[in-house]
Amino acid sequence: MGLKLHRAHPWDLAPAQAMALQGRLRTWVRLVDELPAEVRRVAGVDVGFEERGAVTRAAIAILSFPELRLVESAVARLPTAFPYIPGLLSFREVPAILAALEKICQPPDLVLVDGQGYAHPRRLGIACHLGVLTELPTIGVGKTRLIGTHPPVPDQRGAWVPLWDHGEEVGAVLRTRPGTKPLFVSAGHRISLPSAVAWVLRCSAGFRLPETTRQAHRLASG
DNA sequence: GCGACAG
DNA sequence: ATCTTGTCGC
Repeated sequence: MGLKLHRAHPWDLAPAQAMALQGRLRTWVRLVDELPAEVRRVAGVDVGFEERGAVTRAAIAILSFPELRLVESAVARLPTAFPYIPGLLSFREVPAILAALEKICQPPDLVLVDGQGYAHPRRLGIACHLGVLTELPTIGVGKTRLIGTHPPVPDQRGAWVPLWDHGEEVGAVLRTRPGTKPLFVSAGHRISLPSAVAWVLRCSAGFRLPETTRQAHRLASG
């Protein structure tokens, strides 16, 4: 009670159909800043698996901002209904994420998603997909690269370089902590890339991954 | 045809 | 993602 789905579509699709749907959903993505004037609740979503992959387990952790203290959380378990195919990750994980979001009392002002946003072959990574369906501002935070090339990232917290794909700046490779691998940040929905980078840094506190992601991962896995 | 390939 | 112990380094 609290989440309003602004768009719905079938999930039982074949890979080719899913790819076609991504082409239609991408037209609804807005990469401009539309965050509330006061951001007080930032969320992290992550997915894990049980029963050797037969069950998908999604978790959402909502933290207060700027304190970054856990204020609400939810977990949802659904039968896994789509295989892992690079480029189609959202069709495997979003159904469970929506189920977890529906259990939340008060929707967050911003959501950090595990995986890419705009930095996707068809510009519709899981963060964009989730954002378009819920109309929540979202950011894609990937631990590894899906597409694109980039120059070396200076080994200092806050340093970042653009991620390029076919002559387009699709994301940023950000160092949240020196001596560790950088993160792949890209806009999901209702936010710009510069803002996305700034928010990932604001949601981080001494570790490579943002606190939102760490909390969500703790709930989705172990 | 040969690699690359979010989680 | 998941299957899994110890081990190298700050």
